[in-house]
Amino acid sequence: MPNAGVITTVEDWWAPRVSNYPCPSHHTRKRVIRMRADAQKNRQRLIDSTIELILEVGGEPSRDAIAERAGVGIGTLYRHFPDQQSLLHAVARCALERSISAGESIVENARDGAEALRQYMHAALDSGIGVVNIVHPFLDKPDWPDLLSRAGTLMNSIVGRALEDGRLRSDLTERDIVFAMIRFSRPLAVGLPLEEERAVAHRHLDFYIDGLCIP
Amino acid sequence: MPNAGVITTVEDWWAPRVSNYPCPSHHTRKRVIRMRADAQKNRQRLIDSTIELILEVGGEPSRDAIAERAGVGIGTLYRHFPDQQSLLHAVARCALERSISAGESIVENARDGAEALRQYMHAALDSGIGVVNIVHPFLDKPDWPDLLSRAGTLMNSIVGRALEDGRLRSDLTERDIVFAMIRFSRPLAVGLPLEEERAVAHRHLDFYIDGLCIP
DNA sequence: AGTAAGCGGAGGAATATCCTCCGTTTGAAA
DNA sequence: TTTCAAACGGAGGATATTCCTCCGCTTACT
Repeated sequence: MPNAGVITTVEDWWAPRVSNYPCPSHHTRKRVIRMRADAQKNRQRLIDSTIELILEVGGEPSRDAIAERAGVGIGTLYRHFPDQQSLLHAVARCALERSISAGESIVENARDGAEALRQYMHAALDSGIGVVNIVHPFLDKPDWPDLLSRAGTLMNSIVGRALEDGRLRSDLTERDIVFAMIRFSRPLAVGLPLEEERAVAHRHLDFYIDGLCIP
Repeated sequence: MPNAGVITTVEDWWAPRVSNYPCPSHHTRKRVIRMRADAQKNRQRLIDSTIELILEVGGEPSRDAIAERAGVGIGTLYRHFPDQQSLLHAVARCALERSISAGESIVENARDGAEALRQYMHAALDSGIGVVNIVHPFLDKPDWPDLLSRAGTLMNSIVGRALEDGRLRSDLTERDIVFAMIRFSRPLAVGLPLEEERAVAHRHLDFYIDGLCIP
């Protein structure tokens, strides 16, 4: 979360306020404004809690559950995210942002393609990439030209490079990577403690990636 | 479903009836009795629909949804399964039974351990083994000594034999197999048509199993 | 043809979820 | 320190969902 807490557009700044409170005209051009510290913290907590719950339960959690997990009142949730869409958008962006950023720095540093692929998949798993998929059907017009193009080039470069190296089975597609990350993000619904669940996911993801390599 | 339709115990025979209808005393010893044909068919349909829905949605479906999918009235569901427990038990047993039977015949015929393991995992996936895990937390006292012991010996013989053959990585455990079958049973929540979803699951299961083999 | 087993599904009860409203608390500018 | 708008909490009514009984009708079997 680069630049956390500093809100740089009127839109972002205004979002948390109640919707019937008119945005005064002197805010129509960009300004750097800081939310109140507690508001910042609560906003991020709400996003993080939502991500956690989605990944734990494997579906959309109730608003009440989100607020409780975040340790804030239900009113606070509705102040920051007046409707479902705004919350889902924030949540998806956050997870996407995290995994893309992680991926970009991995691409720079990894020594070969297969290694980059492996590191990226584990990093994306930890970044909560799984929520994007779960949230997606409920998201209208997720137009994030910036993120989506970054994600596209990232996937291209990672998978492409790994295939070029010749270490991966040649029938592999990007779908196999994307779907796998989704699959390994999903809870087992087996009542494992969270830490163990994550450990198993990473272990099995490793097996899976081994299986992607040429025998 | 061996012996489908022939009910051999008073318990099973009596189950579908409304609960406040007293079981007459002349039924207290075992008899071979046949349910009415339509009742048989509906009962099995209800079980199958429940399995399908659980696997599609990844959680417990509502009673209404089950009845609708089965093409019967809600009253019929409650006649056959007066409470949640009886339905869940029947569903879990059915899926477990199917995969164990499939596994047993695979063990007999497969030529080597790794091959048996692979065939079994695919068969269990198709048998709906995934529901057992999802249903399990809601099941009190699932005491099926028969099934559980059969399942135990089956797993032992499959994994044991595969390990003996030396084709699998030596740190592999039964947990890795069981959890994998659960994982590949879960829906991707990506809105794929059902057939495609199943195809992807099998494809990725194959990758995973490749990853279990020694490089 | 007779009859009890079995069926359907309307609809009230119980539950879960949503989301507004308003009195209270608090961060931060002066 | 004071001041006050921003931010907070959470009770509680509105809505949506799910549960499950009840009873008149249908049908498989003898």
